[in-house]
Amino acid sequence: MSLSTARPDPLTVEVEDLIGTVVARYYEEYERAAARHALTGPQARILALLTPAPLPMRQIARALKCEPSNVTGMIDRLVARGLVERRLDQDDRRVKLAAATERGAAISRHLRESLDFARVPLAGLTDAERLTLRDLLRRMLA
Amino acid sequence: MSLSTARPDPLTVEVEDLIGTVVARYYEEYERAAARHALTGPQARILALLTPAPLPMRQIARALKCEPSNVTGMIDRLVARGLVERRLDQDDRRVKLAAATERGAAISRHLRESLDFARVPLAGLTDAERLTLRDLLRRMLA
DNA sequence: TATTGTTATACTCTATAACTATA
DNA sequence: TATAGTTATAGAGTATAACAATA
Repeated sequence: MSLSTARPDPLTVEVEDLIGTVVARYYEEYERAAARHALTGPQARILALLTPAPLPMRQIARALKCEPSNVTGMIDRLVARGLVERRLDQDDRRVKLAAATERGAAISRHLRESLDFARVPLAGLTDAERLTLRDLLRRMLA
Repeated sequence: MSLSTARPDPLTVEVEDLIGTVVARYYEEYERAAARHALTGPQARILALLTPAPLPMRQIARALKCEPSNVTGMIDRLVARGLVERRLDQDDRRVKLAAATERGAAISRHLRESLDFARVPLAGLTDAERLTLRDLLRRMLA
């Protein structure tokens, strides 16, 4: 009997469902937090991506796992709201860099701070428990 | 200093990031699995919702956390593909029930079985570790 | 009157294909 | 010729507002 077709035990199913609930809550909270700043999820993700440093359109597409043609419109909308600006790359004149403006970066930082989903529930765990959780998640993602 | 504005410790930040990675991977895998059956994410979620039992349009909207007006079109597309059918509720003639067809339910079950994201990495943990993970997740979600 | 589902409309995100300007 | 970004287009999901049928 192969592993992938074996009927999972009840404990594994329960953990799977718990992870599904975590995922659903995380997404909801992220969308809600973004909406408080009149941003869509993808817009908030782009802003978070550009806050450390400007990025070529191409790399934004790769990070968002979408086609480069879609990035044009998304950046257009952020530019129209003064949250992002386009810059030319001196080394390769085909490249356009998207850079968060002061206001865009400020909103992005504020948004990140307001994302309490993980922080608040985690505060209910002891240091030792957080350490255990970290190790288990690390092994799951390895 | 209030809890919500306190700078979180490095361990909490790391666990937050790990959870973010879990969420991203889970979503990607779900979309990919749905796409293998030519379904979008919301379509797959509706089909999963209807596989145990038919549901009124209104309840589908609540489960998906979207406006009821959107459910009409999504069900239309599933009906057009023979995966869902509309039924009348005998008790309240305003209500329309969406029911998964035999084929729709079969696809939904097959899709669920192919969702290996959680099952495979979880297989690398011992029973005791899965138990610990379950308890920590339960407390986070409580 | 209130509720269920629908229609109409507009916006955002998505992929595909064709185009431009640079390399 | 290959690559970066864009435009054009079509489909899907989303919210808002107005409507018909039923309660």
